Amino acid sequence: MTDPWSGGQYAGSVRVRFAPSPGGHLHVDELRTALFGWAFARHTGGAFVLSIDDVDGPGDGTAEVAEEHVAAAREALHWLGLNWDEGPDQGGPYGPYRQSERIELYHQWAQRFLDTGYAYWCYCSPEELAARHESGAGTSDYDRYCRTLTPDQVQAYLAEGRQPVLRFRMPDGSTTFTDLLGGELTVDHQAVPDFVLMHADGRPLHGLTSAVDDATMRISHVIRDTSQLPATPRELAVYRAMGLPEDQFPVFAHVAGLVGEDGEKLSRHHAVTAIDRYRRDGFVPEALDNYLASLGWSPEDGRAEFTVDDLVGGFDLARVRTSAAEFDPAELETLNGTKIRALTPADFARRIVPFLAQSGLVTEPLSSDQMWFIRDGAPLIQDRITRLTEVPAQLAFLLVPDPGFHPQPADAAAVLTAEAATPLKAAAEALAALPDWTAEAIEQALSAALVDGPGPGPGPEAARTPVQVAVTGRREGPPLPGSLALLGRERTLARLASAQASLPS
RNA sequence: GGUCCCGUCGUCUAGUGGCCCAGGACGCCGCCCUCUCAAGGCGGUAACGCCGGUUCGACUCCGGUCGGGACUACCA
Repeated sequence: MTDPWSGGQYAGSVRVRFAPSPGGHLHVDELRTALFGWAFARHTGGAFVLSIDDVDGPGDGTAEVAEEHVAAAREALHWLGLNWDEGPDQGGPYGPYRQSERIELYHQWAQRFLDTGYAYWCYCSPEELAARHESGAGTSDYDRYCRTLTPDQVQAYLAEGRQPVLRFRMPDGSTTFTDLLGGELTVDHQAVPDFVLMHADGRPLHGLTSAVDDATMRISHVIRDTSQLPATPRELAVYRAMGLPEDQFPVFAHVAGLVGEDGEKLSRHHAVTAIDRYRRDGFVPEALDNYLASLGWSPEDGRAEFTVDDLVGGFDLARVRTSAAEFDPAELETLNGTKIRALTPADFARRIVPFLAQSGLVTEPLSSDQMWFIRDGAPLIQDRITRLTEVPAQLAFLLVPDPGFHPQPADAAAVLTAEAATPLKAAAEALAALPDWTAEAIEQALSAALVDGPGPGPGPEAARTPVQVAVTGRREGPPLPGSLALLGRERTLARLASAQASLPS
């Protein structure tokens, strides 16, 4: 336990920060990165820190946008069970955790960098920059034009009324660092431009804020998407400029992103990205946690199915793969069915209620009849669905008030034909005569009536389907005897009668 | 263009020089079970990108090559 991958050397002092990208809803790939960071923090007994990047985001940095941002992060993280120890809600020793409340801090460091020569003002206009890029020899980096301005030149620019931005003076040389996932890396500073720290109006940029936040929040492990890897040298340079001792630098672990079917990084144009969609679509968080983690990490015993506890218990950065993985909706779907089946019956019954309410089959608070139907009906279907959204269709026959009950037109047309008269009649007679209304008795009565009944004797399957459609309204569904037992004799016979009456002659 | 990263079945992965003519899972195909639809059980399909090198031995190490991706902002 002394290698950095398992976090052993940081035991108890691991601190991982998650800063969701601004813009409202979270994406599955950033949630996966969060999941890894969270698992690492939990595995090592460290802290998981939530911070909000609400400075200068796409939404113009308005207060409402920032609040939406916080709410979206909170909701998604809660749903997946990723709890955090410090954040905008509960605060913590290194707060505040909203960048908009840390402006003062960024300004202090900006000033310090100016004083120590690590930063300088740049008066170039965007147009001038663009023009020089055009004529320049291929390089798109900033040409460091304003590094060596004379006082006279500065005076002249100021007299013109130019508003300067603050740039970081990238030192000469190169940076070598070890990425926990990618291994040792050396980047020549030639390839790292003098990036902008602060807008002319004082708004800090990510190059400043992320380094300052990680350093001042005493983050030990920066676990983030690999797209951030090229930014690492400049962050290390900022730490040095801040005077942070090397042994207090966070270590980096860049996890490869998720890609879509087209092999490209998951982004807004992929249908599968937004996390809130999955809850609405009947996925359980256990499935998302498991599936997302399995994209890159695997437990030592190799199982594809595991719980978050397994994840926390066995998590090790050394077991995280470094190549990008494709997000496969089909596999998530299968896993979701598995996780649903693993739920206790009571838990399952509880979780399907919102979906029944959503479809209008029940309204909360539930009546005692409804509770009874849900509790007893749930086990009938728990094994046969893959998403919670399938529940309403499966249980509708029980929950719909009788006057509103009608078989599905398509199924009725296919099955409730003139030939159905015989089996329907036979079933109704057998069921009416039953002494005990239990699933077993119903099963026996049905078999006897439909196989040995009068008439030319259609096969048991062909005879049973009309009964199924007449009573449950659909050709597919939970086992018939159990369904009828729950429905009750009265309602069953009434539906049989009404189906017989509606048959074409 | 430049800098960097990645490369095992269709997909997710196991594999850290012999245990691998490569194991598991999803998908797909077939069979069994069966009152529908599922679930479950059994079996099958299918991969180390390519070329060299190191070695008695390479999926594992090295070099090259090809392919994919990221970054390259006064966005975060």
